[in-house]
Order: sequence, then C-alpha cells, then structure tokens
Amino acid sequence: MQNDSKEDYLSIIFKHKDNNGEIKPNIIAEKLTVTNAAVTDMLKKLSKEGLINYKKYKGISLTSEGEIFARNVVRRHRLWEVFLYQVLGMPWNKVHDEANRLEHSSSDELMNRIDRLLNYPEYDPHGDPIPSKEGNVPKVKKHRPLSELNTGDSAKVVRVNDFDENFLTYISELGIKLKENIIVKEKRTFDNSMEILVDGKPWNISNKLAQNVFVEVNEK
Amino acid sequence: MQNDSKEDYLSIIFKHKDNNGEIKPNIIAEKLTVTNAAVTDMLKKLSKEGLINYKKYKGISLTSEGEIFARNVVRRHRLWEVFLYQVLGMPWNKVHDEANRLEHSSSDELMNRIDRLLNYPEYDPHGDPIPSKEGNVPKVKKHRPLSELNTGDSAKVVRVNDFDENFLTYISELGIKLKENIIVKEKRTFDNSMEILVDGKPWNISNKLAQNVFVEVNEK
DNA sequence: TAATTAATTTAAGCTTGCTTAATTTTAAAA
DNA sequence: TTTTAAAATTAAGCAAGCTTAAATTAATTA
Repeated sequence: MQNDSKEDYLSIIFKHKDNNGEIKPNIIAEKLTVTNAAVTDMLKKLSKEGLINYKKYKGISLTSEGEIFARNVVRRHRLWEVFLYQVLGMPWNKVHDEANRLEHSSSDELMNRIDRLLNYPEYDPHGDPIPSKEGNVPKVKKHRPLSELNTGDSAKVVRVNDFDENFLTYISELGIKLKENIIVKEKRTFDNSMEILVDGKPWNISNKLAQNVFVEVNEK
Repeated sequence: MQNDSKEDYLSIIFKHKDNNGEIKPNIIAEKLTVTNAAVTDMLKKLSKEGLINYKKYKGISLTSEGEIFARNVVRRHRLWEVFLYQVLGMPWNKVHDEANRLEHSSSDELMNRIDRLLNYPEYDPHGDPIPSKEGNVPKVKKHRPLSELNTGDSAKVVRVNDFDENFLTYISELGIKLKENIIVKEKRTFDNSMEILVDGKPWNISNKLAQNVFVEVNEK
C-alpha cells in the first residue's frame, strides 16, 4: 500500500547498481515497467527522504540509510523464495512473482522466524545471496556466464538470473537447475549459440540464454 | 496495492453481517477506521462491480459473487493465522495484524499449498472457521459469551474475538486460550463483572471483557 | 565539431481512496 | 407527533504514483 513502490525502487537500485554503486533512471524504468517520468518523480522523493544520492542528470546511488532499507527488502524477498521453494514445493519459475508480493507485507519479526525455520539459508533458489538479519551479505561464489565457455568445457550451475519467468520456465524444461552439471558439446562461432548436455540430454541454446546462466567451471 | 481496500471492505462485510446478511455503513467505517464518507464512496464502487447489493440509506449485503470473493479473503487471513501461530510460533496477539497484511499478497496456489502443509485446518487460533478451497465454511461450535454465565458455572473457551490486539494481549496474560477451562467464582450483579478461575488462578474481569470470550458450558 | 539520437526532466492531468464540511435522511426521544 | 440526535450522503479537495506530451540535456555518430 503505502511503501510498496518505494521498496520496489530501492530494491531494484540495490540489485542492479554497477561496480561504482550507481544506476541510471532508464534501467529502473525498464525493470519496473514504468515510464522514465515516473522514475524521475520517485527519485526526487527518495532523495528528499535521504534514501538515495541524486543530482539531476547525474548518477544515482543509495545512501547508507537507503542501503539498509534496500537490503532488508531483498532479504525478505529471498527468504520468501527459499520458503516457497523448499517448504511448499512451489516450482522454480513461480517463486519470484509470489515473493514479489510477499516482500512488501512481512514484518521483521515474521522474517526472522522464517529465517530460523529455514535454518538461516545463505542463498535463494536462484543462487542469489540472502542478507542476514544483521545486514551481512554472503559472498557470491565466483562464477562466469555459461556463454563464455567453449567446446569441451564442463561446469556446474551456481546462479541464474531470475528476472524473467518465461526464461526460468524454459530452462527448467531443459533440466537446468542449481548444482546441475553442464557440458558444452559445441560452440558455434557465427552466432555464439551452443549445444549442451544436461543430465545426458542434448539441447541447443542461444547465446542470450547462456548469458543468464552462471557456472563454476570444472577443472580438466 | 490495487485491491487491498476492496478486499478489506468485503471481508468486513462478510465477518460482521447480521442474521439477515446485512450490515450498516457505520459499522464498516468503525472497523476500518475510515470516515462514513469514505465508506459511501467505496460502497458505490463495489455495487457497480456487482459485489454488493446497495441502495442509498438501505441495508448492504453481499451478492453471490461478492460472497465468494469475501470468503476467499477470509480464508487467506485465517490460514495465515494458523501458519503463523502453529508453524512459526508467533504469539496469539500478533498473529492477526500480520495476517491482515499477508491476506492481500497471496495467490490461491500459495494458500492451497499452505492449507496442505497445515493439514487442512478447520479453525483459526481464535476459534473462527476457515472456509475451504471449495468455499465450505465449517460449522462453528455452539457457544455463548462468557458474560452470560453465572456464579458456579464452568466452561471451556471455544472462540475469542480477534478485533483488538490489546484485548488479546491482556487475556493471554490471564492464561485464557482456546480449550482452556474457566470457572466463574462470583458474578457481581451491579456491574456484571466477575471473578473467574483460570488454571487455578483468580482474576477479576469486566463485563466488556467477558462479552468477547465465547465458551461451551460444562454440564454439571 | 556539428548533427542526430537517446536519456532525462518538466508540466499537466488522471485515478484511487481517502479527508473535512455541509446537507439530507432516518431513528430516537420528548 | 414534533423535536433532536445520529447516520448516511454529497461536494470539494488532497496525496500518491502513475500517464502522455513537450522541453532540455547528454551521448553518439558522422
């Protein structure tokens, strides 16, 4: 109701900021599917409240207060994802949208109880790190996009992007999931598409798809 | 976000309608702590959408479509209450407010999974019936307000009103909970206050309090 | 560097769900 | 039944979070 939008904006900034901790309005607009004008509007409000640093036409970044706020939203989201996936057995691809609603409706006390129930998980079902109650963010395992591998490489899935439900539905069908092994049978140089082996089955995947699956390469 | 208010109105109508299935705007305004003007406003919208029967200055009732809608909101609310209380061990008095937020953010699929996890409970932690997925509302056990009992009566708690967190906090302190036995040591005729025995301990309670605790009288 | 395109901001306006103040209708009391 | 009080409704207006259209600034390309 009152804070949902604000929470969405801060969470998006947190998740999509670059190495300098900055993000462009454009990206926020895309991720939230609102117009740029709406973003400008909200940025002013967030700035006035001291949650972001914002100067017209300049980069946007979280203040330390905004960082704490955002981290907490992300914590709620990812804990709900683990709960939905592990405890309720909800399929991978539905978990994100459901958590997107729940994250705005849960008190800290509730989330701490869920956290305990789940035995303090460090990663959500897509491999993203879950900020702790104290605000610590677990290290993300070193990993590269599947798209960078070459013919003959073999690797283990450690993270996937969760921004698109259709993408998740599709890779589920291919048998791609966390900790699953993937072997690159052939990489085609002209369009960077590849043939991969998942659980013994061969699939043809686009470069775009491979860019959204992250793996830890197995030493040869 | 979009539907929260609507859901609140329908749920209040469902829970507080009289024996004719009707309710006055006044009561809705009180329960939702909004002005009568706001209620009139919303009633027009709900009526236009075919969710309630409404004629100016006349009684308000749910249409069959509204009934289905409202029942589902109540189902979500009460299932969440059971979950919070039983699975997470959240205290009695905090469960209602938390569920008030979650009820607006949960898909049917989610609630059906929670329902299964809880093994299809029929009553929430305050003794209120939980509508099933199919819309069946379990029979509420026959019961009377504690305030109607007299000196020497003994009874078992089967339901309490959950409208006020302070009330719930207070009766928790007295040891009053579902299935707890209460003995009326003395009822005072001049103000209808009573001295009761809960788990062996004596307490003095007002008539107002006793009106909100519902019991099944033990045969002598 | 100039011209063009893309991104950002401003301005005006809309919808939702409220509010306060004034008015009308119904219910209760004399 | 008349008067008075309570409840319900209408009218006008406000804040939040959007939109579209126009204007400005930054980035890219020729």
